[in-house]
Amino acid sequence: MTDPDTVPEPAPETLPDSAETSDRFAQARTAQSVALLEDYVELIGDLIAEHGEARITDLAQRMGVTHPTVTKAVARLRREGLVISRPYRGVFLTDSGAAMADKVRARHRTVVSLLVALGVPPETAELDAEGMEHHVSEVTLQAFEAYLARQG
Amino acid sequence: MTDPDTVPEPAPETLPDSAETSDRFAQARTAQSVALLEDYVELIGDLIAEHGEARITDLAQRMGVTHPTVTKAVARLRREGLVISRPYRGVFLTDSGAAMADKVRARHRTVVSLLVALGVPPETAELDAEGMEHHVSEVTLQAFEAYLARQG
DNA sequence: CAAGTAGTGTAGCCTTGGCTACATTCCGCG
DNA sequence: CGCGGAATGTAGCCAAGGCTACACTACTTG
Repeated sequence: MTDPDTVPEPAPETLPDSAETSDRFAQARTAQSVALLEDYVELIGDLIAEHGEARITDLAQRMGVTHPTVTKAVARLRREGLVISRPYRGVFLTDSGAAMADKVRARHRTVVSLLVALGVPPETAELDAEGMEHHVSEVTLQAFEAYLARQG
Repeated sequence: MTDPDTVPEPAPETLPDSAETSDRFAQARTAQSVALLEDYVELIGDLIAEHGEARITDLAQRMGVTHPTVTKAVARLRREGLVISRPYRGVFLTDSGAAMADKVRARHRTVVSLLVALGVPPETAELDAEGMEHHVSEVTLQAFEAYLARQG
């Protein structure tokens, strides 16, 4: 997961169109695998800001999953170096986790703002942004920001 | 997954924000589970248009996965009533599969067009749209189309 | 018609992200 | 201090979506 260059590319002599296509799908797949981590990190940041700590139960409730699911996810976040946690204690962000949280939060706001600026109702914008945001590349994000700036 | 009302909601007196949040994540999760089906259905439609049939190998190549992965996916598509297939024969869309393919293709075009209209380079637009499109609701899609129409 | 190769199918394994059920720890309160 | 309930951890299950390895079918072609 942290090593996307192990993706097998068995047929380099395939049609350029097909190669592009599989790349596109592969990229979408990778983005999806990062999405959950991003959501957790952002949420942990929110909870720490609100309560000084992020508890498993609160994370579970906000994510709409059960607590063992959160425990598993936190284990993965630890492996990725995004959070630190001790048994029966809360979960906290590392520096890189905090950085990711900031980035994700900013991107989320931008996507929502863009949708609203295009006439999407705020609640729908919030809903759709939750899924879309993880697939918005840096380049596209900047285009969004440029549009919003242009718009006023 | 098909039965979201079994989700434990132990604390109905929690902040309204929290309830909304879990709904958002739940919706994003559902959308993600449909995404692959949509991609396959669209691709099958493309291949049938091009070659008169969709072969497992071609699907595998275009999706950037191996053929057993496609076989599994096709089994799921069959279960969902989106395709019909016989062993060692190609894969074909049912009526509902074809309808989904049309819808997905149109949505894909709209999302790409919108990104391009906002100044995203075409290749990036294609890449990002692949992931984003599955999370674009009907309402948001219409907002996109309205913007594009307004734009000319 | 008989090979041989390309295409499919099947088996079995892995990881992720869900879940339930049960065990354990922590903490506040009597 | 001890006890009970809430929070957390752990075990084990499932489905989905990857993979490799191996078996079988079908088609082309000599």
